[in-house]
Amino acid sequence: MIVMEIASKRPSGRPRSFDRDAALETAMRLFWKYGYEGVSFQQLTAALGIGAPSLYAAFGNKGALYREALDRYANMRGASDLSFMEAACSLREAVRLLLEGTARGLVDPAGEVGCMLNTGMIASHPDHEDLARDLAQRRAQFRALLTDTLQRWVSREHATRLSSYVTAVMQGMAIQARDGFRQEQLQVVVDEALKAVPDVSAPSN
Amino acid sequence: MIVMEIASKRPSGRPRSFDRDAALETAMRLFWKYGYEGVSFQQLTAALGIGAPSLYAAFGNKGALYREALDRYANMRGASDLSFMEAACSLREAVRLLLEGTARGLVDPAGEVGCMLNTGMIASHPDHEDLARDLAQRRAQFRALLTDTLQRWVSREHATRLSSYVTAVMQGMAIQARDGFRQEQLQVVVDEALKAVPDVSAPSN
DNA sequence: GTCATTCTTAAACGATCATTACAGAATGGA
DNA sequence: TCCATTCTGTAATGATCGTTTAAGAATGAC
Repeated sequence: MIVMEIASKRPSGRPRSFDRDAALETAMRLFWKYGYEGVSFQQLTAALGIGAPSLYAAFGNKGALYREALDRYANMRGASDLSFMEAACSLREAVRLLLEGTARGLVDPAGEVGCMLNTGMIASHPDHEDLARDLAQRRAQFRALLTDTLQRWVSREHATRLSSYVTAVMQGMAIQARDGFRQEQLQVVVDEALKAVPDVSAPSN
Repeated sequence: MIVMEIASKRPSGRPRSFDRDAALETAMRLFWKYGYEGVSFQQLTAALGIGAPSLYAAFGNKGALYREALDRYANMRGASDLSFMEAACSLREAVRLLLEGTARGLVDPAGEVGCMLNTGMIASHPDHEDLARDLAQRRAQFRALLTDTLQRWVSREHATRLSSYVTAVMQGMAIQARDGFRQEQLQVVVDEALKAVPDVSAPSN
């Protein structure tokens, strides 16, 4: 019984010929680089070397594939885990960890330049309004998570103000990365931005 | 002779049936709201109530129309004139003028929400790479103008760092406006961001 | 009035969009 | 071995993309 659940039962049909996870990775990078409206389904199937029905069978449709690509991106970036910030000995150092990690990720040669979450679907066709709302919601969710995290150092009200500010800086850096900023230039932005963050120490607990 | 040049000679053919300037305004607002890839030529001609050949005759093609819309937008926003900042009695007040004006413009009900320049063509189809480069160049140009302006208060090096930072904040606010931030929430970002700007006074000249 | 010019409308262009029918191939279970 | 199931390749779907062709209508110049 237990073993069967782990094996997750092969459903007895022709096995798929491609690696679903690798396909999702490829799709993620294409959407990341060119945006949702900048990648066609034909480009995706061509890049993956498979037929359209195979991709539809595996992911549903273009929008669902994009959402899965977003999930994968957010997971890769650790967008829903800011626990690393708690290691910092002050508020400013915590924000520094966040912003410097952001700057590093935005130009990491292992991936595409920029941020799929922060600059995705800012202005798009009304037919894709649901996706645009999804993106906006994910950005709001990250901001809420940052607010919670910052409450280790400051009040809820102050944390709310700070998270709005810090996410704005992150989003601006994401655009600048797309505009060709190198990491040193992004680091300049980080250094200036940190001057606005009070250097309060962590509580003793 | 002088009068003739002012009258700019009607070229003796069937006069165009629509107001070119009003058409450009409409196109600007559509591109502003939905992005370049989010607006089709058919939507444009439908919104203007004219045929495709008329729009092509007046503007060339979709890309050229977008560029003219960009020019119009930049001109409306006063993107190439930061002389109003010189009225400020300190660096921080100058940046405050800029950022508060930005926040106001981003949610001005007289126009669409957000900023066509700061969030335009961040990730797009490779076929539109030339337009994307144009946008990136315009953003760089604005940053250079801001650098020049800030040199009234600080050194060239400091002004360069500050302009990178301030433009990042502006771009982040543009995204947040699209995400539904109201002006008070954008003002929070402005207030926090200004804490990073030293409050040096203007020189005596 | 005639002509050249420039716009108009209507219709079409080939290409590509996201998506799907359809028939065949590959699997597990009987 | 036969079947149900699930994926595959091929090819098509109708719609829409940006752009243009072609014929007619409205102007100024003569």
